[in-house]
Amino acid sequence: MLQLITKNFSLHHTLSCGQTFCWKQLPASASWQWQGYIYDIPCLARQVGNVIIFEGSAELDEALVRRYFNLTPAWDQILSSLPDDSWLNQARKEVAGLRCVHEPWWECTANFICSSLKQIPQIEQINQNLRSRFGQVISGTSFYRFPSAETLATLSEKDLRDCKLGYRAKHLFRAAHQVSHGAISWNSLEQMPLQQASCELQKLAGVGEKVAHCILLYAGNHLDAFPFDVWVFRLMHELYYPKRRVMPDQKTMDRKAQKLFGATRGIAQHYLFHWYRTCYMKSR
DNA sequence: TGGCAGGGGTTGA
DNA sequence: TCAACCCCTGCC
Repeated sequence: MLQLITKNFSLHHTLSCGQTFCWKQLPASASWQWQGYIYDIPCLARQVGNVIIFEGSAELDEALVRRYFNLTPAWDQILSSLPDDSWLNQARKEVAGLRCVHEPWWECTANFICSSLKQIPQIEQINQNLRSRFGQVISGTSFYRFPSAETLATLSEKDLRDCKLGYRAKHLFRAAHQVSHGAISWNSLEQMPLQQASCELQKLAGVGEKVAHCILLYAGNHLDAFPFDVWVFRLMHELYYPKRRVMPDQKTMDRKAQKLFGATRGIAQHYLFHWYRTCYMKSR
């Protein structure tokens, strides 16, 4: 059993906001709140006040948990110096404790390739299907690792379709081939400027600009990545261009986001996105 | 119970 | 620029 004292952290907001797809919320009657994986180590988790508690194998130590949930002094510093914007301030108050996680590159890439026109529960189902059908069993447990690109590249497109990927099977299959043949150097992506890293990722099948920015934000520590999906278009239009009847184009909104939120606009997007969907829309 | 619309995007013409 | 791509969910 591993216990951590945290500040400004909500397990619930962080795991339910649609950035990671390998966690399952357990029923209220259960003694644990969440079941999932931290870097392919299966674990159970719950939060009581500012204490988070994990049950997992001996490999699961505090350093891994802090890395996965970005529970570091550097992140505390970033969070306390986000720009002073009234909507962002409201979001930070109402979904307090939300954090970006730090996902493994390949799993994050595969998840977001599967995410197009899919809702969060469906992406979670796909993640689970890929693990249980093609992942290595984790010894001593009934859980499975996320299958590597090399493993997925040995399968057929039909195998992937059977995991409920639909037309995305072709994209994931091709991307797995590309990655297993060294098309992407993951480590160098973190050092590249955002635009260059995004272009690099878009060489993979099924990865467009939106998916590339998600991968860079949730796996690559690019806090300036700003994924534009339909929800971000909606919230930017409604909150920041309330008088415009016609939605501004992406370039205009991207410039606005840069001006408002600067180099940490990815975190601002992360808060606004989750808050807009779970609080703002429901209160109207 | 069944039909229908719509959903967190990318591709290829 | 736009149709096509799968399939699940919610709604009627």
